[in-house]
Amino acid sequence: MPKKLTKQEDSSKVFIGSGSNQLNRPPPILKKLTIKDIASKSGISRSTVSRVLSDNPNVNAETRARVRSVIKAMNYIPNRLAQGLVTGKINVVGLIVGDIRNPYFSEITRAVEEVLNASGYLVVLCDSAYNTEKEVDFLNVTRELRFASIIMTSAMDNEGLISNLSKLSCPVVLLNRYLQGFPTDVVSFDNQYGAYLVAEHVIKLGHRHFKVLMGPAQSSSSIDRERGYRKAFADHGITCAEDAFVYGDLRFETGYQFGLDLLKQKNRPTAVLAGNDFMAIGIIKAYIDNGLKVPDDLSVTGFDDIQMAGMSAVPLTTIRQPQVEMGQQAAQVVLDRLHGNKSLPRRIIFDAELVVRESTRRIRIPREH
Amino acid sequence: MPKKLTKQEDSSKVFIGSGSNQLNRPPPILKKLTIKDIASKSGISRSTVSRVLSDNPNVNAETRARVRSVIKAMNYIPNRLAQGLVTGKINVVGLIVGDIRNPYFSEITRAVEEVLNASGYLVVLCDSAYNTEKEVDFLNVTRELRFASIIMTSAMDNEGLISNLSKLSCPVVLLNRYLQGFPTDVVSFDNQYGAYLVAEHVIKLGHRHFKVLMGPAQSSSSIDRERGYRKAFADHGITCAEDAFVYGDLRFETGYQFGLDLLKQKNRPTAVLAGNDFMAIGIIKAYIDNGLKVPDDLSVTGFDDIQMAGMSAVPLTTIRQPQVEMGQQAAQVVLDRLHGNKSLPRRIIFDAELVVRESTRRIRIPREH
DNA sequence: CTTTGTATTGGTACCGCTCCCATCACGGTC
DNA sequence: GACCGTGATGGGAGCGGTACCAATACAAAG
Repeated sequence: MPKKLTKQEDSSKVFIGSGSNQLNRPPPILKKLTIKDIASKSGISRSTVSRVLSDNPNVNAETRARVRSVIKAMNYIPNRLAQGLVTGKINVVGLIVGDIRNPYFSEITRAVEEVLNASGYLVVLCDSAYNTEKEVDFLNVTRELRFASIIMTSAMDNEGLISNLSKLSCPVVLLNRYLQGFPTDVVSFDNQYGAYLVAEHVIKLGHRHFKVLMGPAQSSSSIDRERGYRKAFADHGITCAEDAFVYGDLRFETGYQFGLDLLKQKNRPTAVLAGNDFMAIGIIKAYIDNGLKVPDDLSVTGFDDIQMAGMSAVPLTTIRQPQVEMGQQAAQVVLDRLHGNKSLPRRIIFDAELVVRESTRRIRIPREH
Repeated sequence: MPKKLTKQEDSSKVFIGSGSNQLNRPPPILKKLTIKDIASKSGISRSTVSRVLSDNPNVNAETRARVRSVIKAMNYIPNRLAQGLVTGKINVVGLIVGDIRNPYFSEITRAVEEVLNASGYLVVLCDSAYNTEKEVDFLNVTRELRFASIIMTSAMDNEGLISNLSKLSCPVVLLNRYLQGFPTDVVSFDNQYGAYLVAEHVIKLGHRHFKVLMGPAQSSSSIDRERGYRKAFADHGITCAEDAFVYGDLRFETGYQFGLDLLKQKNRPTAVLAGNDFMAIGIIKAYIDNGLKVPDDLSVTGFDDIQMAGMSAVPLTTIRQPQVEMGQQAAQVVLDRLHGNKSLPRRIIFDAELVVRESTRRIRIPREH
């Protein structure tokens, strides 16, 4: 029985052979090195060591070299908590995203981290699960730990949130979101125009019977998108049923469930505009699993253009949102503020772009005319 | 022109109307509240306030209530940097992943965060980009900031890494990875058996001409998987060319490029075993983009069973790895250590499971016999 | 009534670092 | 030779908490 033989057999050996059944590895001998130790070993005062640490120019080149070598030799690591305590700031930036499992956010996260790390900042991620309460909790942590700045994406507009944000004494950058009554830097995306574009595309393909599966109703981007959809409908003389707009939570499963629900209806829409690619893929999956075809039986559009959009079962027609650039830009704005720029709040808006793939098609049996 | 009209028009209005062209919002008035302020406002000593803060039971219930209300009323937030300085620890856990854009990792990240947050710990993510140097940098930050613990996934085995890990004085948990010569808690997965399973599956479908697109050669999971593949080949009397094993970096693009390269060859393999689902999807995409079919022209297998695996153009045959459970488990081990458990290093291994979907099929023209 | 224990609170060293304010040697200036 | 600017360094006071040790009060015990 190869299976039995293989299972866990060799890998265990490898591991055990590597010393795992020793006692717990001993705590590192070099107990607690402080700046004082470095000072005495270098025969110099703490002040000067501190200057070396912070690259203060008022240090003799020779002294600096000597201190540096001692630091290296003793493997000294300065305590950033102590540093932060006295300076009142710490080189850490918080990043709040709605759901890290959504590629839209993980792409942004990667971009933000790259830019900020390169400038010596650490990024602390908060996955809010689209939950304002978790966001507020995180803002408190942010205060406790004296973070240098915060980048917020997603999630809802909310009174409590704003009052909590106001208590912050660090720069805040909003990413693809704005908050009524809280003026601050915003890096955003033309959600309204994007929604307009995608709706217009589907309208031009002859569709008249829509459903719109939105994101959370309170979020600023949802509001803008809804405005764009409605404007497109209005501009083309289409009146859509009031129950056409449905609000979801942007997760794949939600789209899937929505697709299943559609299948139970008698009078199905011919097109669904989804609030993000994740939900769009879920809808498509529900149709396919039940033997129907996209776009033949249903045209579906997404929003964001995540990488997966082009690779899924039916490549998605969607609105491209430049995730990497937006993340980089947000990080750049943070750095700018941290470097002391005190100008008025800025607003940087990225353009929407329609990407037509294979999840939409001209309607077969026009319902009207 | 509806387009021109729509673009940026309304959304700007909304924003500007919300007060964005005010001056920068003023810094919060409540300057710097310290424990001292709370003490004097409550007519009590700092010591007692500190006790209230840390839920020390030796405080009169009445006093506690009074202090609490003052804290709330003044909106006081304790300074965790100061706290951390004196206690030498801070409630923060580091998490190193190879690439946050890979759903495999983002799923784990979410799980780890949920468990750890629930116990009051903050998680700091490090996206190493599969780069040992970045990992080492992060370990240093970890020391500077006195993190309570570290969870490491992915990346390479490496001398420098181990020596850096040894300098850490906090618990370290390895997730789906082990390090020769560094005994510590490991939450892992039976990579070898998984590889064996998937190879056997393809062999049983009649394939004899393989390519294996592995992950990074030095990583422990790659090593185990290679062992599993080779054992399956050996058990079935198959000798495969030495150049059958190729090492990649687990990214989608790498799979795509690999697929393109295959297409240029005259003597193509009939099956490719990919080191993760991401690369497998890339390979499939390359074939489809060039008018070929999967699994008709090539059987492809993945590894991990990320959510996307079932939704991509060709649903993937792959090895299921319980990402959420593994993340939760790792977090649990961390908590356990942090709560003072000093037992010998533990090893928790999750079982591999083959998931057969549509990216593999019986070979059409058996090459041998 | 003194002793002893217990519950509660206060006082005071630090934790490890930065910042401000000397101090000091040195060469140039008048 | 006294004065002074400058570069380099040292010393000490915190930053905002915690932790240890006393101190206090009051009740129970002897």
